[in-house]
Amino acid sequence: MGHHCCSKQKVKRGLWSPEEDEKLVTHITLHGHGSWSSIPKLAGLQRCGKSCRLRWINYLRPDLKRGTFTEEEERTIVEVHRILGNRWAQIAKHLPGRTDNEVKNFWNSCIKKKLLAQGFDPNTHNLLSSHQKKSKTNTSNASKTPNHHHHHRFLSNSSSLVFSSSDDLNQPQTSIIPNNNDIELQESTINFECSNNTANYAQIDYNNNNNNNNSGPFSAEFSTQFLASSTSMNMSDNSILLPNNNNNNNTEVSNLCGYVFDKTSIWSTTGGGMMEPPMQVLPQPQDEAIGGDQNFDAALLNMLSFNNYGFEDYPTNTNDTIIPSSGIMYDDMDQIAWLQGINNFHQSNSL
DNA sequence: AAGACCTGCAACCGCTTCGTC
DNA sequence: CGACGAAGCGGTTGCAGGTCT
Repeated sequence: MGHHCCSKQKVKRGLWSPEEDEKLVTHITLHGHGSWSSIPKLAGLQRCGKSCRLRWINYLRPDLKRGTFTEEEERTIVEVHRILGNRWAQIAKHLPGRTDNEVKNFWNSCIKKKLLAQGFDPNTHNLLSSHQKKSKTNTSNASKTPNHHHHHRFLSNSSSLVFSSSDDLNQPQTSIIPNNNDIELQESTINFECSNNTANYAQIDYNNNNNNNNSGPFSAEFSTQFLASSTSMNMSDNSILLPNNNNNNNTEVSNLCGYVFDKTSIWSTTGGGMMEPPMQVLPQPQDEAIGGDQNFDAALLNMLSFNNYGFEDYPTNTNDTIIPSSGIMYDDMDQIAWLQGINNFHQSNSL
């Protein structure tokens, strides 16, 4: 089969020699790439334009980072992949100096295996069922040792949440998954354990019995970063009370934050001290959210004025609410509104 | 030592999207 | 509009180098 883009010429294939690289770099440095299809002739290369383009973009471009991926880059890839799937070019845009090809290769050769080893389906990011685990891990040489040191929160197509705790918790795996109608919990208090000064999460689905329009089935996620030992979370009406078990003082719980979301809205809660009643922040029916991070040092937001959820367009006016939470929010156009960590947010916002 | 097997990654192929006329 | 070429994209291939047997 010939190359339809340059079938008339004899075209070299395979790896590029240093001489070819030099020709291409020299030509593009002096003249820019212009039309890729004309490059081979102008640069004196027996390659097709497509091959030149690929070589430049993936290897010769001066702004490429190369080298091994950092842990932070890896985290970013996983987080963004969870939302976008195999859209490598989109994912690579979140990693300055990395190419889609590089990200794709890294995913296929490394991250995928890690996720499988941790018991997650790399396609859906959901926990694998036991029989899925068997069949998936049997087909790879991935480590069989699960990684206990990461939190994972996943949102499935049906808006179900899966909570996978770290081994800091006495209950190593807790999944509270709302069904289509959400789960109505019989009790309004959920107890869970966490160790001192360790960020942990609870995701709680509950029915709010308040009759106003803003009530209804919620899924809630709350951090308890500074709570020690056993914590209970009491929910009544729209408010959430979080007792601090260190001193039995319900009013001084620092850095507690989170957001509440049902299938149509996202509600923020303020951090610090007593939880405020949830405040609606994102009334877009198509929107979904993933949130919460063990750092709890982040994020925004007043989403009501946030039309296009891309970073570039994020409004930085003084009405924006910064809440000490973190996570990812995205709309049905797959635009990521915010990434975990206030530092990430600011970096992204300045792009 | 050598062949088989594995792995990572550069490059390719074919399809889709974009831009121009 | 639609046609057409260019560019973009993602799945896949193939190869070099490493590891295993």
